[in-house]
Amino acid sequence: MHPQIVNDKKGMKDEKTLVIPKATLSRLPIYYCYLQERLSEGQEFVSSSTMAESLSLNAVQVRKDLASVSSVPGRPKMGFRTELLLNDMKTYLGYDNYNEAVLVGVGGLGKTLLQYPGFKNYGLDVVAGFDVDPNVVGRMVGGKPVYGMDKLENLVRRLGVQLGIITVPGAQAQIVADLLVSAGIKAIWNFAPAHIDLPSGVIIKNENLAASLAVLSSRLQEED
Amino acid sequence: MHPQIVNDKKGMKDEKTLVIPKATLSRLPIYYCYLQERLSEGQEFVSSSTMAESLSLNAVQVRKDLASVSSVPGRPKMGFRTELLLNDMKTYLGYDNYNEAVLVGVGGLGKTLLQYPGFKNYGLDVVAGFDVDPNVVGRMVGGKPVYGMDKLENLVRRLGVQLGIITVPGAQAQIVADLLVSAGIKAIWNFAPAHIDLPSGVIIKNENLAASLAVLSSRLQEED
DNA sequence: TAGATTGTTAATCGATTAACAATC
DNA sequence: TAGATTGTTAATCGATTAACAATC
Repeated sequence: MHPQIVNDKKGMKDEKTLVIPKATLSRLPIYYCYLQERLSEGQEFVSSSTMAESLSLNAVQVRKDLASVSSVPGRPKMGFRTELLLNDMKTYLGYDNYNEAVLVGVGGLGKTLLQYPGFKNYGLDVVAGFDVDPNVVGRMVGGKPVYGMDKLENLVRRLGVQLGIITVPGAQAQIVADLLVSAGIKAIWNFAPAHIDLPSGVIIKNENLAASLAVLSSRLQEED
Repeated sequence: MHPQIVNDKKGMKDEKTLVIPKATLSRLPIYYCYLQERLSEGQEFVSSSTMAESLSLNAVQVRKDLASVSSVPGRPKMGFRTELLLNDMKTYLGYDNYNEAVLVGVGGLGKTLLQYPGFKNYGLDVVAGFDVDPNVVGRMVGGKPVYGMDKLENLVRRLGVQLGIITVPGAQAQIVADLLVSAGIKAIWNFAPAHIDLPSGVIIKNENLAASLAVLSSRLQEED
């Protein structure tokens, strides 16, 4: 056995893109939003310390987060160029290359998400909704067409859509997920209150209001 | 200085309630949902191992989580009594003592949340909505009255409502939060894409779709 | 009894925070 | 230069996972 040449510098790069911790990644949108506001106020530079202060975050945490995404080091005494930083974040957040998605379940929440104009700022383009209810099938919601379930496989495959959003009742979530996967979907954003089993290779992100609420109300009880 | 009598057993109790890790707490609703299904199928006992398997979770993690909420230890070879476990979780999740809430911002998402019937299963009772739009003020949404903002302070104070749900555009979030706090709200569930500054003592939970999406789509990019 | 399942103790991992040296 | 702000290294903390003994 040859001694292997090991490449284990920390923050190790994989070609070009260094790996960003999940926790950092989930804070980036918060920074992004903050920076946009500063930019629109005409602030050319932003320091990690004032940003931490305004967002009620730990200063070291913010500095580390910024260091891991910024292509240009921050300047002592100045901070970071607002615009440049925004651009760097855009890349890591994937806000510049569009992801197409389909949404299944055009009920209350589904309708809201279809109508939500903000997704395009996040690089997400929901191209169509699907449902079984004849009252919504064939209509437009938020400018997006709503089709019957029979159209799903074909459309997803033809457009090569990668992301599926599930907003159906819990009982139907698994069936819908299977359908999406067999149509070639690579990732699922699940708003249904149900566990979904998926073949390895398909990514899932569960959105769980009940869980958030649980943490919140438990903290509320502790106060007494 | 006297040597102090130290009470630092792990999982240390604070009177009666042992402290449950946040991570555990956020998984409880998932277990709860799973257990409800098992109970409705008539399964008297549930083992942590089969549960872990079905939910694609680590078995030790589930065992630990259950151990920290169950009032009765699980029986080797049998598992836990489904019904008993559900009851124990109910307590920790606060699903049995109702929390009243008001919701501010009866737009798309606000309407959806007002109409959502599931909250009552989570011990949450949204008693009213508030908005500035004369088209919704005075109407009922999901069986809940919608009032103008001028009614907010009085109603919150009179009913002693503890929780405020914010579903207004980002730009108004801080103003609304201040209003809620000055009316006596103790906790805020924020769906607006904005950072909110609060006096210490008031709890906040930010619901951040953009953050979830960021994590998801970054994992999706990695695949290539 | 043997085996499944439990609870617990120890090892690992990732994220946060503290301390500090570098620099514009 | 002095001071604010940076980046980095080390310490701490919490959560996950692995190993194992206890028990129905």
